[in-house]
Amino acid sequence: MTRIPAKVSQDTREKALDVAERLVQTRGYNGFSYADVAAEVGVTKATLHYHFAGKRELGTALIDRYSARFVGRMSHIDDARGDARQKLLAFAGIYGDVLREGRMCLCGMLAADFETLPESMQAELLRFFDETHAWLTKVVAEGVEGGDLRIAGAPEEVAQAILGGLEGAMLVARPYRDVARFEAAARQLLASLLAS
Amino acid sequence: MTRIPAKVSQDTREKALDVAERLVQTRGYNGFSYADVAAEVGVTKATLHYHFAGKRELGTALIDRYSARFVGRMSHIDDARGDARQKLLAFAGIYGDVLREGRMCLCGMLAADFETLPESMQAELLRFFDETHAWLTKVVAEGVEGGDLRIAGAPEEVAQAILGGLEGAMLVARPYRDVARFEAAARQLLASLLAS
DNA sequence: GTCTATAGGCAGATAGAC
DNA sequence: GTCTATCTGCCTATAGAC
Repeated sequence: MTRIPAKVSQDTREKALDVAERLVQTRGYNGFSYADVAAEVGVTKATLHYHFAGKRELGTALIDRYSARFVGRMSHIDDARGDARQKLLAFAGIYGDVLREGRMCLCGMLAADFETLPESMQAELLRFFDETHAWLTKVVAEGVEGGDLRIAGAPEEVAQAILGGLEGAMLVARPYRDVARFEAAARQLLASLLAS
Repeated sequence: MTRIPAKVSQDTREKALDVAERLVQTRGYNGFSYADVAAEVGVTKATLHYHFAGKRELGTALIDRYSARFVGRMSHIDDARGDARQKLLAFAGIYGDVLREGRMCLCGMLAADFETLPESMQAELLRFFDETHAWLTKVVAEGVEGGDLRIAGAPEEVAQAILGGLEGAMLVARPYRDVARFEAAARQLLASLLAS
């Protein structure tokens, strides 16, 4: 039986993804280079090309992993089985945690860079937003049916406003390095979109 | 008396600003080059360097002009003297118009690139958001005092939610090339933040 | 898996002629 | 004001040794 080593030392691939993820979230897709990632991981650029054919492949792997994690967090929120309002607050909390690290949402950042992204990344990005929007729509709709929430329009539209509202609140709060600014906006957003 | 030529042909400086503005709004600050601008204007890179010492100076000039225009539009909305709700709808309309051209708000885009910007651009960017936020706060506060609006928190926080909400709705709608997505989110946002 | 070495191109920027 | 020519450095990517 193969000894699986304890997760003491990440392999290079995973380390590279961690570094690249942070660089995209703070500097954007066009604001970092293979050399930046390699240097910080402690390998050469050639080594990076062994793990990822090119920057495009690194980028798609980044969205893949981030997407999977996000879906995992949304499932986790579902499992906790609070009411709709609690679920949406927990969802907003994810964004707050990201911002606390001085980062933008990976996919919000890539949305800004959209026009410059390789096609494969564009397609994955849209899938991320589709999934997130679908989850939000579901939570809002359930909240309305269960009587937890009262909304003024279609659940799809409210979901759109929540998703955009949180991304934008991050976008504007980050330059000020002011998480409170984000939290105030998020609170306003949820409290008023969702009457009870 | 000097003959001022009719505005038939913009000078190179103004043309360059127009091109660079569109490139920043669609590709981000790190997604275009001096060569891109020069080629589209129809001059060489050296000529561009005559008008702007460097990319930093081009960038600050961009924010200057955009800021001044934005302030002008806000004043114009003030002059029209509708009630607070009409003013905020007109404000949201500005963003819709920008998105209709396939562009992101210049300063929203630069907010994403914030960490990679020269200090002079960072400072000007914060000033833009400060001014815009101040105007929104004023309009919301007046609306509340005049009885046009009912809000759930401080005008500053509602203003923050509106600003972030509109920027984020643009950010997410643009990859889909779907202005309706933006408009639905904006409508939700304003309708629910501002009860009457 | 990781390295050295290097290709080939594009970045922002400058000197100096016209 | 605009040009040609050029510099220096960084970019992504590849070949080939270990």
